Amino acid sequence: MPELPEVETTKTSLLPLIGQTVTGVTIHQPCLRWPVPDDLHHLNGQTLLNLERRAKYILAHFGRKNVPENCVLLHLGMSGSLTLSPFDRELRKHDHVLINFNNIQLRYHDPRRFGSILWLNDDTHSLLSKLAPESLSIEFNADYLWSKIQNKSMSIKAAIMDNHIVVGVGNIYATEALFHTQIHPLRPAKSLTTQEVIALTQEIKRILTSAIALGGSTLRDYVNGLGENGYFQQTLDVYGRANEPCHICQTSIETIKIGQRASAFCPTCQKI
DNA sequence: ACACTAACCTGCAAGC
DNA sequence: TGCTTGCAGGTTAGTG
Repeated sequence: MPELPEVETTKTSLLPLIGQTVTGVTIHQPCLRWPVPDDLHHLNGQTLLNLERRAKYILAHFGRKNVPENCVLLHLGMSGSLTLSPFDRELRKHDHVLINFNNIQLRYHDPRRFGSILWLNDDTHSLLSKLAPESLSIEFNADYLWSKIQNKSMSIKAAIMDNHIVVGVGNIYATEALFHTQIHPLRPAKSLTTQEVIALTQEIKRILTSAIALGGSTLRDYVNGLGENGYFQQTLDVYGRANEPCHICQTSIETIKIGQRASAFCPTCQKI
């Protein structure tokens, strides 16, 4: 599933829906992370006006006659996907929510049901208001990151995955960015030098941009809105490569748990 | 405020 | 073959 590049790729593949009007909504399984609101049926007759991404959320704005009325907040959780499908294509297990447009059906598919579909009456949902700056924004820079971590004893890996510090850096890309900057994932965040903070900030932006350009990473079941795979996983240097040789020095890649999450690193290249 | 844990679920692969 | 175990891309809520 989806980290930021996968969500961005999904959003982009759904852009052709903008301007189309909803002709029906079906909720097969409302039990996602939070219950899918019945309000979703109110989309019937409304037109998709715009699609945005914020962190790993997709915001879909709907309205009538170009007057915004409602916003639907979609999150893909760990195993979710949104795909465009012909009406007559056979439903798969875990196709939980269907939104019909004139000639095509948008299907929300999520085996683990960690994702969510929420109904917003305005843009000030608490889930959005608490989010830190976007990792690809100008606001997220070395000065900013330094100010947020200079007193943090938590590991640098946990810090860059903390949505109060920066959003959009998931486990795969955090793992890769730390390898490329030769920073051990267990280093206390406040122990990083100025140069390391600069390098890490730049690397996070570079790797996310690169992953978006390649259509994201396909691990297990990720596909974009057109059912296509991503290709970034072919460029991963440490994530998922436990016990394989480091691409730089041939040392065996190790894995530890940081905050319940697997963290791969090279014990030679990334000094504690 | 901070740091850590458990929890939400299913599917898959590895090990016995 | 079949059962059990552990692990998976995220994020919130609750604990001390």
